[in-house]
Amino acid sequence: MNRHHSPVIPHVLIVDDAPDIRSSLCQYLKKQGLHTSSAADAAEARQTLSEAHIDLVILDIMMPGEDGLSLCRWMAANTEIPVILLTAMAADMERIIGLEVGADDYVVKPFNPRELLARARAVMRRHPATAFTAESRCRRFDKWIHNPKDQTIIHHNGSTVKLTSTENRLLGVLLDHPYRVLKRSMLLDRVMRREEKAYDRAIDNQVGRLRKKIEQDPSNPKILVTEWGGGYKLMAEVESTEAP
Amino acid sequence: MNRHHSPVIPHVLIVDDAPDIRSSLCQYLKKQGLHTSSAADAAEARQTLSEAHIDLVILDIMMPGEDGLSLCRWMAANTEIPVILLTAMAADMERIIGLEVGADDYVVKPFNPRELLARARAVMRRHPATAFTAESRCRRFDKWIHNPKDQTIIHHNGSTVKLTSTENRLLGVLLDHPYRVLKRSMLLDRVMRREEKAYDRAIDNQVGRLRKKIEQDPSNPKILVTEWGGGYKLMAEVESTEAP
DNA sequence: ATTGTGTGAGACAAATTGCGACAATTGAAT
DNA sequence: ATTCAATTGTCGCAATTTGTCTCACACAAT
Repeated sequence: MNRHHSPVIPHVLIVDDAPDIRSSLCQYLKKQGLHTSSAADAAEARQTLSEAHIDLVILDIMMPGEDGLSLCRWMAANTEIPVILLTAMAADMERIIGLEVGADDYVVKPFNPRELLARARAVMRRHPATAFTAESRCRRFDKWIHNPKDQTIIHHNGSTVKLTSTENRLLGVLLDHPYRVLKRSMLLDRVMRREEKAYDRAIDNQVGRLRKKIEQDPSNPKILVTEWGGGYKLMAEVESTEAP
Repeated sequence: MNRHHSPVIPHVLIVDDAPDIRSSLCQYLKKQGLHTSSAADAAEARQTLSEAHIDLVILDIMMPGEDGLSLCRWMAANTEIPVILLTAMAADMERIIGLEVGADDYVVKPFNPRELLARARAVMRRHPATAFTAESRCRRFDKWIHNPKDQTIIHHNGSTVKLTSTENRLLGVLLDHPYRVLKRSMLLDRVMRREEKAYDRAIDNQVGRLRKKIEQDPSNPKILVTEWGGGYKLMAEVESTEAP
C-alpha cells in the first residue's frame, strides 16, 4: 500500500473545438492539481503531443477537420498515451464503442467534471506508463497546506509542522471527504495497520494527536469535529494546490 | 420541497458489470438532475468511493470478482452511504434480503427508471447523514445566528453557546421549516439516529434541552413552541446570512 | 370538578468520547 | 546485536451526550 509514486504531476491534454468546454475543463482540472493543455483540433493536438510530455488525452470526437476518431486510432497505434473520448450524444457513443478505436474510457456530454476527473485518475492508475498519485497532491484546508510527500503541514504564517506517518494518512483520508462523517471502522480500515483484532478506539487517539497539531484550541475543535455516535468529520473547504 | 436547494447535488454511484445498464441509467439520472459516476466492478467502486463524495450507491449484486454482497456489507459497516440493491431475479432477492446486508432498498430488474429514481430520492431524503452533510450555511433567527459548521449559536450580544450534535441537527431541521408544525415522527426521522426501536418521546427531551439554550425563559417558550397534540414549531423569521 | 391524554422537567443509566498514562513496537544510530 | 528515541496501540477514568423513565402539570372534553 505504500507505493511511492513519482512526484510528477500528470499532464492532461484536452482536445475540443468548443472553447468554453476547453477552458472550463482546464480550469477545473488545474484546480484539482493537474497540469493541462488544450487544443482546438486534431492538428493542434498532434503539435502539442510532439512537444510536451502528455499523460492523458481527453478527446472530443465530434470535431471539424480531421476526424477525432482517426487521431484516436493514430494514438493507439503510435503512442502509449491513454485516451478518454467525449461525445455529445449517447447514441453515437455506442456506435463508436463498436468501432474499437482503442480508447480507454468514454464520457457523454454533458458530464460532471468530477466524474471525468475520477475516470481520468482511474485510467492513469491502470496505465503503467503514467504513474499518477493522488497521494502526492498538496491540498489547502483552513489555514494549512498539507504536503503528504514530506509528511508536513505548513501554516499560512509560514511555520511548518511535521506529521507522523499515521497522522499523515489520517489527514489524507479526511481531506478526501470534507464535511462527511467518517466512521471509526472506515478510518481504522484506511489509516491504521491493524492486526485482525484492533482496539476500536485507537483512532480516537490519533484524532486527538492530529487535533493538537492542526487546531488552534484542541479542546474546542473547529476543523476536525466529532459527530457524537457517528465518527469524525473535517469541516473545512479543501482545494488542491501546487506544492509551495 | 427543499426550499433551501442544497448546494450539493446528490452524487449517485452506479455499480454494474453490464455497460448498457450503466450508461443508460447514468444518462437517465443525469437528465433528472443528479450527478452520476459508474463502476464496472467492486474494486472500481471502492476506488471511486475513496476519491469522490458519493451520496448513494446503486449496486448490482450479481457481479464477477468480488461479490457485490461483500461490498455492500463493507459499506454498511464502514460508511454512512445508503445502498440500493439491484438484481436480475426476484427469487434471489428474497434470499438476499434475508442476509441482512444493510441495504436501504431493493429493486428487481428489469426496473422502471422512474421508480428507481423515486426510491433513490426517498432513500436519500430519509438519510440524515447524506442529506445534511455539507450544509454549512449560517442562518439568523430571533436574536441568534446558527452556525451549523461549528455547532454553535451566537447571540446578538456576542455570547456563543455550543450545541451538541443532535441539538445542531434539530435546530437545522427547525430552521428549514419556520412557522410550520413538525410532527414528532418527522423530527425523529431526521434528527435522531434511531436503532430499530425508538422511544417516541426522546425528541421531547432534545426540544427541552434546546429550549434551555435558545429561550430567554425556557418554561415560557417563545421561539420553539409546542403545538398541543401536533408537534413543535419554530416561531421566528429565518434569514440566511454570512458567517459572522 | 373530573377524566383521559399529551407535555415539561428532572433524575438516572447507558453509551460514547477526551485525555493522560503507559507499554509495545518501530526505526535509526551506534 | 544493542541502545535510545520516537511512534503507536491499549487501557483506565472522568466528562459529556443521549435515551428512557417517572411524576407533576397542562389541556381539552365531558
